[in-house]
Amino acid sequence: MRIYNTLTRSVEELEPIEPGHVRLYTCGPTVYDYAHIGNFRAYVWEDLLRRTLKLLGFRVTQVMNITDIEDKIIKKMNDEGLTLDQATRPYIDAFFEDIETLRIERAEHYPRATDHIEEMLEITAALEKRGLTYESQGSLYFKIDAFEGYGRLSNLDNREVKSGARVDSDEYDKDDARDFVLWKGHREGEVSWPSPYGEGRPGWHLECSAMSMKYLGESFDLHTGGVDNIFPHHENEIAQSEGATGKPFVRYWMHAAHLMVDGEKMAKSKGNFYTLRDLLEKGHAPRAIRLLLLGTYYRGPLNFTFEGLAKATSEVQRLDDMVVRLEREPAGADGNDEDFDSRVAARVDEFKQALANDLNISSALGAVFGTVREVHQALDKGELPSGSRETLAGAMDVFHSVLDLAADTDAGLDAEIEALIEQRNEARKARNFAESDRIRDELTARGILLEDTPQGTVWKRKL
RNA sequence: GGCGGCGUGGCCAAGUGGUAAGGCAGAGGUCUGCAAAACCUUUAUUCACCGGUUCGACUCCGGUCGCCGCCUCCA
Repeated sequence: MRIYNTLTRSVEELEPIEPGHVRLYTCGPTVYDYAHIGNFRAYVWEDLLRRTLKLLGFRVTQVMNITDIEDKIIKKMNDEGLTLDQATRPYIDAFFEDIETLRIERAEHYPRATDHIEEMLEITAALEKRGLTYESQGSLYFKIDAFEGYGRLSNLDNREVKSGARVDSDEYDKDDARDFVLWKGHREGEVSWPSPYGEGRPGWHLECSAMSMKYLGESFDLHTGGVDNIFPHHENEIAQSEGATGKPFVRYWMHAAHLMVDGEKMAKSKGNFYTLRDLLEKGHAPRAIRLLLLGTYYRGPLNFTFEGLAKATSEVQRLDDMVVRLEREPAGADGNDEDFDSRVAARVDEFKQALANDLNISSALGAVFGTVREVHQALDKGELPSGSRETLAGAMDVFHSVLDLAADTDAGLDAEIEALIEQRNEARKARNFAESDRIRDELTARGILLEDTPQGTVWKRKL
């Protein structure tokens, strides 16, 4: 498995600390609102990463944090008079519903920041002991000058950061504008926890250090997030973690580029802001949304358009149609078409190789659609013997172990719709095509598409 | 200004020293009562631009232009 490591700015072979076992930390949601499709681009990509690692034989232990204490949450509590739990629970629940909708595989751990205040304070204590902090007006800060190597991830050494040039937007007192807050002193009307520095709450970066190290160890393999997290979030995590333990924190960092909408940054003010729920309400299929978010190389921007979503819908439909065709054209012969089998085997290999090369999903999808074509060609020429169908089923299992785009098994048609199809076939037999077309149109309007094949009329649900 | 990423057909998008995958959309054909699906044919002498290295570059090097992101709490 080769991956692009932000830390070294090059593609490297992934070599976990414990051979064969990847410990993965993925930055998760801040639960003050519904996650938007840009967030899901990152989560779907992380799902691709996780599933690819497993396909390639790695065991994966993944942690995704839930940030349930943060400025925007506090604002929501105060604006709407809610408790912390009332403010965050609906969005935590929505998040889990949404990842299920998108078929994002569950991580092993979803720790919440507010459940790990103790672990965070252990880190600040360690940092204090090493002289990397200072207190000011009830808040604790990380002293960047005292930590050697700050800025490695984001190339900050080469930046022109002018100390003190920027007014501190948080209105907390810092010695140096670049220093960041570990623990925020209590302010009127804010939730707080006791600490050696007085009542207060954790700074944003601290939770990820505390929770990643608790579940994955002081040194672990892989940490991911959106590119916007490189600085300051991940840079500060490194400083806090390594400052506290004296050990290397994370070996590989991966970052996904942003999603854009119609070529522009998605923003509520531009009216191009979508949550997953918005798209579902417009009638778009979850699998199509998943494929759209999955289908672009993660290091490049993903331009979300409804045209692109329509394309993804067609592609999912093409995958479904192949399955339907195989069902209605049963194998008439035993044995194998060895030529077919070897071509499919080559596609599976191509699929794995592509993903192993820094998650080259476009190339991997090329292998999948190439397989679909092989199948149709084989069926057109004659039949596909049962042994080769098993070969194909195995290949599709490999593809879907990562893509997870197979149709749910359908419970079957309502009796009423079944009756309509029967009526239509009666009309067709009587060559009453006006009537048969009317019934077909009616079913189309209800989302049922019909196809008349040599094996009879088959139907499918419109995606 | 600094840092990072990206620029390939109508659109999305692989490839990467040896002559451009795949998908979507379009056109024509086969099949069909008509459709749909599927298959076949067809759409880049060309990979932002300009130089250089090379027998040969989209691919390496240098430069230019353009787009996007980050530069203190946005995935």
